[in-house]
Amino acid sequence: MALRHAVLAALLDGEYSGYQLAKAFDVSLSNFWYAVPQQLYAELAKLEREGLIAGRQVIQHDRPNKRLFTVTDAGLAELAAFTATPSKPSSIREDLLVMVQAVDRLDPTPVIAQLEERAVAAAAKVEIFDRMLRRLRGELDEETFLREGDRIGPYLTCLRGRRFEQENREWCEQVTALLRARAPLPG
Amino acid sequence: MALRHAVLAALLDGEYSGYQLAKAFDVSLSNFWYAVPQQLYAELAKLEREGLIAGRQVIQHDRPNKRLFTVTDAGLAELAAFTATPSKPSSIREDLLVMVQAVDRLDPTPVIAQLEERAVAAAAKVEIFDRMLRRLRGELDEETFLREGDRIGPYLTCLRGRRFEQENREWCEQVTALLRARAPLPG
DNA sequence: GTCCCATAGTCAGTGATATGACTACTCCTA
DNA sequence: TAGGAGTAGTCATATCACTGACTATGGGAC
Repeated sequence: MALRHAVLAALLDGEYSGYQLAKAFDVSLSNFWYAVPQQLYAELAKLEREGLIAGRQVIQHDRPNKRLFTVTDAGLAELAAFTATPSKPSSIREDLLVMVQAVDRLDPTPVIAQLEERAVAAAAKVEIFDRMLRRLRGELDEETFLREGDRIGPYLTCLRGRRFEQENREWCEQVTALLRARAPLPG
Repeated sequence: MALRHAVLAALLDGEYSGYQLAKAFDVSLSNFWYAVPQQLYAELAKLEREGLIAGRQVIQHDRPNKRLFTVTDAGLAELAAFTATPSKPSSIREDLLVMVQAVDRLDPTPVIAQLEERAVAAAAKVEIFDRMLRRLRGELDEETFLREGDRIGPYLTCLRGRRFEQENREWCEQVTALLRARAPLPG
């Protein structure tokens, strides 16, 4: 009961095909959930069988036909029930953290390399989030948008994603500097 | 190939039984990995079969006997190989974020309640991390410890966990205040 | 003309992760 | 003297998440 609600939440933004949804999970939702297309198609099929979403065929001539899905009333009810069930906090679950945990007993060189790569990747994600935030709030400034906008959910999760990546970056940079200072690399 | 390295990293701190490891995964490592005891026992058995850890029986009279495990040289090599394989970034994967993503189309009341609970839980975890950090660095101040301490890995991952929970708390509080202001609760 | 990319989706299989129900012994408290 | 909590560990099963290989078509680059 996990991916299912993420899919329902994503479909609140409008009609999506499985393919489009996969893209959405690659960008906008990727900050708190990721899934490969195969998972999404499977989940969409299941949700449709249970009547939580409804699909309609769209005939296309220049490219393959597709099926667009929307959330039904039953789907909305399912989401409402979901918000009522207590959610347990999850942990970060990062391989990179496991590596840092063990770094004292290993050669730090490859760990440092990974931390540097990750810092760059995190900085890039921060920029992506910034662009997405600007797009979501349109011409309004953040404060006004959050007070008066009519679809702030994605904006708020985006803000969380941005904070997370920013912290990630700072931490990676701090740890890199530290490990460098402790074990000066030859050369 | 995921839990396995977390277990190896945890065993670097010294000998542990499955039971003790389960406790460690409940507190110190829980900031970046969580596993229930059954998973740990299964993983330990597998690691022992592969020669990455070695177990020894400890006879106890006042309580059940136990098996303590240590990382072997092969285990260290496995960890070293692990640090050399590129780690892909993971996402947050929080049910609570899914709820916030969907909040525009639902009754915000239960979501607000969950955000408040989570803010409190996050604050509590920050304090736990602070205590753990103090314990890890002993009498040294942070800067000195990080420069000269001989086991900084756990300290660094702990710092990351602390930052994460602090961000979590601030975000939850911000979103709570916002949703409250937008939809004044009756009563 | 061929190759690659984007769109759109399916199938089979595996390993990772989680759930629930157990055993067994000791110490401490009510 | 029963019950609960803590220590120590096992078994079976379900579900999740992910990997890799596939089909099919149209459009553009070389």
